[in-house]
Amino acid sequence: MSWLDPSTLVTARLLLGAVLRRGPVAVRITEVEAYAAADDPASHAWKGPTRRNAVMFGPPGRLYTYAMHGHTCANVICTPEGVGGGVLLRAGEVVLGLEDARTRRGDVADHRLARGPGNLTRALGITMVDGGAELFDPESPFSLTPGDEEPEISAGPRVGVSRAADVAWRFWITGDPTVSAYRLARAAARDIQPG
DNA sequence: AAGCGGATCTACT
DNA sequence: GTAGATCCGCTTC
Repeated sequence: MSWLDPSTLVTARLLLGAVLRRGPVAVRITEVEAYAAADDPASHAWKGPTRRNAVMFGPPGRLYTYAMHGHTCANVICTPEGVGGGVLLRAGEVVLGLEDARTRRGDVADHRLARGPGNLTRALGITMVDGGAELFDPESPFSLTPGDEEPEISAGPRVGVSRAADVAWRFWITGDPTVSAYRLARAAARDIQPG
């Protein structure tokens, strides 16, 4: 079984410093966001199960992938079967398979290889095909191992969401250079403009 | 069958 | 700092 906690808020903190591996490339997770179920209007699980978010309502220990703005983003599912929710992987530090990651990402600085949800999946080679993949099965190309020591954690509002932008459900390792920059959702920024 | 918005990224100013 | 590209899935006709 996995070491994940059924609460996405708890698991979000547990994932900081943990290492996600897919084949030759591994990433030390430095930034995540928690997404809940029915009470979280920013979550894909908010309106109940659909074909797209079915994995969120499945058993824990799986990877939920979704396509957005031409990119693939990945969540770790830790909630019990039947309950929606997940933890979005926003950024990490490539600790294994640097050459493969550089090939996939092109000519960028190392600290940017897995900076941002879309970039993280690209560095690891995660696509929509990996949706539902097992994270704790020896047969799976994925593995997820806890960090050795507990890092110093900061919290703040989630990036790019237009609803529930006030809750501090984004967590990152304090001072880590691979953490992405905060941005308000364009839709939310639009609402603030006068006229 | 078509429209639209979104948990984004990059380049350019 | 800001605008454009980009594309899947949900909503609506």
